[in-house]
Amino acid sequence: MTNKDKKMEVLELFGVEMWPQEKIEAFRAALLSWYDIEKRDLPWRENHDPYRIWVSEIMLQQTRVETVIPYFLRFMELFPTIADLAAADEDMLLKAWEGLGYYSRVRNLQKAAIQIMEDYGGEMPKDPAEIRTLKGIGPYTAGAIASMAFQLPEPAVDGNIMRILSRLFEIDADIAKPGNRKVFEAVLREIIDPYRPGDFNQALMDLGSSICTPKNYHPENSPVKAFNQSYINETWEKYPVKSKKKKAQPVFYAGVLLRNEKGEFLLEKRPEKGLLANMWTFPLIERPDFEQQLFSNGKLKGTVPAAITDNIVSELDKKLTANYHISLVLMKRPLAEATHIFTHLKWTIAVYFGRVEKENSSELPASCKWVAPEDFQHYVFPGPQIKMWEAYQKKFKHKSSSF
DNA sequence: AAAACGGGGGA
DNA sequence: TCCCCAGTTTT
Repeated sequence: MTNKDKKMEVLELFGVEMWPQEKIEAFRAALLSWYDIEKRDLPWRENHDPYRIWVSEIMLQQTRVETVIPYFLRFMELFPTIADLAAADEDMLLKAWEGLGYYSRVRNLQKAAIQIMEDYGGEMPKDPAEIRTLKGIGPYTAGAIASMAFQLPEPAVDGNIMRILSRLFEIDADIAKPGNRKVFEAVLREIIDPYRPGDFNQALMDLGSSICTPKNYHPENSPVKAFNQSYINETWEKYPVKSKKKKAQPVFYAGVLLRNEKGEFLLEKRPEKGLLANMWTFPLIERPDFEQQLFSNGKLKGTVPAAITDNIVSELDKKLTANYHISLVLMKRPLAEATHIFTHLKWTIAVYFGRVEKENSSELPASCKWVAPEDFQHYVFPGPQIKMWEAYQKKFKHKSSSF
């Protein structure tokens, strides 16, 4: 069986009716002439530099264009070439990414830069299959680089494109199912413009961000409405078909701000694997019982019996003393709450404050440090940490002493 | 195939 | 406030 037959089989399997060649060509012309007028001016579109396109595509994963632009410009100043990226200090790299989220993206970015230095003489490979082997580059990004930097007719299927294609062709495949991506790739391979594949892919992305949006969708405004099967058939409200994901699981913590006599706070570096790897937070102690004891509907209760708060403080005290070899005085009640929602977890943190009267620095775990607030800027803080610190500052903004 | 992995914008 | 956005790696 030829490749052509295989592609057609996928399309048939999902009930996709491919357009005749003339319609495909008319669609390309309509889409590209719209793009030539309406395309967004973006810093990574200034040229076809594969490095710039690559970095921008990684930043744009799960992140909006407006958010990415300042990060991208700063990143290019700090690490102008693949060689600079490969040689960069990891802390500097992470700092440059701070606030963008999904921090494994930047770690993989550097791993890939090192791969490119070692295996490809510092030049991004042109073969899509080779691009695909680089760390952090999956089918979407490989297609994006191949088409935009090297003008190869490769599909780059992201959520936007699945949404657009499902509306254009009335495709019923659930776009939430990873396995269904191949349908959209097969469709895109059929219709992609062979002369301007990079522009074609980018035109679809611009269409997805401006007109073919997830919500407030008005197909009558689309430059390609004449090709839009779901618009013609008035079925467009059905597309894309997308199953729901389950919501974030709640997790409860005590987050403890510990201040020593020098005015420094105890920071702890998270493990090098897992959530928020290698980032710094105030000590966090998981407390499943807080859901009942301290919170109602995710908010701190107004009143909590003294017997309960006393018991919690005594347990926290014991744990902190054992972990950090300090002697301390904790506030009786949390001074605030901080919440942070991840894709799969919802953290609710009761923020405590404590004064440390005696510390044994020789027994402080290697992952911990006493740091003055002026020096916080040198540490990479994830969202929950920033919220804990803001909660503390808000509480004590107008007071000189602690309690 | 499903879960892990952040943060921000909009209704 | 809740809901939504979505690509790659790991399990």
